[in-house]
Amino acid sequence: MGRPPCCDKIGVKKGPWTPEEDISLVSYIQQNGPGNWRSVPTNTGLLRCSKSCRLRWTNYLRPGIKRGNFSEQEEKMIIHLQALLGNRWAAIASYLPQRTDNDIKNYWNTHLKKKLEKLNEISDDENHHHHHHHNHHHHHNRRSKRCHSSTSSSSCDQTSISKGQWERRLQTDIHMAKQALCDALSLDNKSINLPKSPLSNQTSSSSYASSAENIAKLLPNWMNSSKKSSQTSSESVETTQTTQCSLINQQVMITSPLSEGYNNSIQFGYINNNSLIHNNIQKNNNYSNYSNSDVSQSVSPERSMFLDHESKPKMEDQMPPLSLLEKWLFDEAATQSDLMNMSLEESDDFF
DNA sequence: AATGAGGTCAACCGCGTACGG
DNA sequence: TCCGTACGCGGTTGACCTCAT
Repeated sequence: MGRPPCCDKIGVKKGPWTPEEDISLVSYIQQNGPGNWRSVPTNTGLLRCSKSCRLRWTNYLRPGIKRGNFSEQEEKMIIHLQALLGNRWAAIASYLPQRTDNDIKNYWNTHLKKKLEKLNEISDDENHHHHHHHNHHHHHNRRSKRCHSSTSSSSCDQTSISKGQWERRLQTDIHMAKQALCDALSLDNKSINLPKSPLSNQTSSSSYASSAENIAKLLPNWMNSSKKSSQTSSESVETTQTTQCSLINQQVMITSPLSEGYNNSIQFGYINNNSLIHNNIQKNNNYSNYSNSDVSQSVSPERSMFLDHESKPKMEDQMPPLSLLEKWLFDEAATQSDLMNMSLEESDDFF
């Protein structure tokens, strides 16, 4: 039979989170850092399962999350990465540091997939100008429309591939890593048409409330009703942001040797965006027991690779730094088949 | 104004994997 | 090495919203 439920169904709340629950979770994580989710419901009194707490934190409450308003560059990145990696949303999200995998997945399913389908239709019409393609868009009900149509050869139906998923991913990652190295060894600025700090163009005036803003809204109320903490709401939020900024700085240090000449790269856009916050935060870091490994649990594995040097490398850790992918990500002429056609043996030699 | 179709997205579910004992 | 379980991921759901009729 199936595995037993992850948590006791009786007395465990489900559904949307209330502001009070958010406050409770945020204040606990402020004091203890993310991770050890099992203990969260017990220690906070939240009537939620640990999984729900983790999800709420990583997808909504975690600082540094940008919501909605995907830029054109982000769109392109998602499309390119999805074509290359398939529906590996966590891996894709690691190249869009302010986006959650859930957000990217939703955006893909609701916007990009349709967009690409339309584009494909157009190209189909061009290719088969006089051919009758009928019933291509049959009347499917709402559910069947979801997920099952793929706009790229490598997405969705991974089970149809004879190779194991693990093997396939490994191969893809090796290809990517190799390509990244090739790029790094033959940098050619002229061929790069990089966006100008796309992420830094995103301002806090976005019509979507950022997670930090959400927390900031919540915490004053919490402070009024609680005497346990002496933190002000803004300090509380800023503290978490400081932690993330330190994260970012480490990423710069590690990736910059390969990023020379890419000063307008995305990673710097990301950093610039956050340095605005960083400038305002130099005080009251109450995450004294908030170790790097704790931090790394709040970010995806790909992101945490920049922090946790002692951890055992995971498969996705073989991904090249973002800056190395930019070249082909933003080069419309780049052919992904070039990447995919490289043999595994070559890759083995390379490493 | 009512209603239903379609869109959006936060949250859940189930599975695979990692990890500790 | 094996086993139990916590974690993380991707697929899916359903509540809520907008818009057309």
